[in-house]
Amino acid sequence: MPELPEVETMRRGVACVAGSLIDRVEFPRIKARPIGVSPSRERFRRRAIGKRIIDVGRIGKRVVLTLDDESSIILEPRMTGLVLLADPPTAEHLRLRMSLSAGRKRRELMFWDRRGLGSAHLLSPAQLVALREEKLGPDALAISVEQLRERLGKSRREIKVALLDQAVVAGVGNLYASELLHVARVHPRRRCYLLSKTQWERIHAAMLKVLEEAIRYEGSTLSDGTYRNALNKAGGYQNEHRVYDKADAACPTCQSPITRIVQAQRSTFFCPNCQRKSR
DNA sequence: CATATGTCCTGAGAGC
DNA sequence: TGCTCTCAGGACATAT
Repeated sequence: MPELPEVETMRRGVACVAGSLIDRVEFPRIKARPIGVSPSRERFRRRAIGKRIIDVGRIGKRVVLTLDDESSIILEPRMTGLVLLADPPTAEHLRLRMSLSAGRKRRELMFWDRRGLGSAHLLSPAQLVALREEKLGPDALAISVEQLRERLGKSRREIKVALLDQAVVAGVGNLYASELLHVARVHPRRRCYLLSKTQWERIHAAMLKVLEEAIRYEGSTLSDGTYRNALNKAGGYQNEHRVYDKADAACPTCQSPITRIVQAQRSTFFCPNCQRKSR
């Protein structure tokens, strides 16, 4: 579930490793399926060891460690991945461990993933550019309302589904798409090309508001408890959700019951009163 | 080309 | 109690 706010919280939690040297890289042997990694483990290790991390960034839902030879390590949590400095929740799902040093200070930066859908990639500068330009749209915190409209204004897709497309805008996932459309008062099934300029402005403003709010609360830890920040602390935004996973609960704005629908095999939650198609 | 659907994965929870 | 089944949704592959 980690979306932009959770990944940004992870990034902030490990930002302190900037300046550290990578002394060791291990892919612990576990029973579960091995982590998706590129290049091969041995090459990854060889190309990472001895390098210095000069920056800890984020693109969309991925954490980016920039190394001093301009290559970068991309950590992609997908559903259950965590980027940790603290002890991982279980030993059996620890997929990657990097031993770092900064002077005498030693630290372990770990990638833990219960379901194993996440991955780690060491990319050349050209590969990073390709990822940015070919697979991902502008970051959800940086995209302008004009860019958003340019990219989706003529699309026939439903707005909720379109917002999940990382090539359109990077960082929005299933949870925050429902949340932001509620704030924007836009029906999730509304086709993009039918949205008015005002509605695009509301969507854009709501996206920023909801994502920034969620970052302030350090993301959402759902009932399965999986998501934690780098120090193994749960987020707080789950208590602020307006509609997500709240079918039949009262809308915080108008008290009407919240509805659950399915779009592209994913749950969407919305208020049929506040988010009428006609407005 | 744009859009839709299927797939991977594990553990929680439902239902019998 | 203990089994089987369904579901959760990141991103990508394949289909339409």
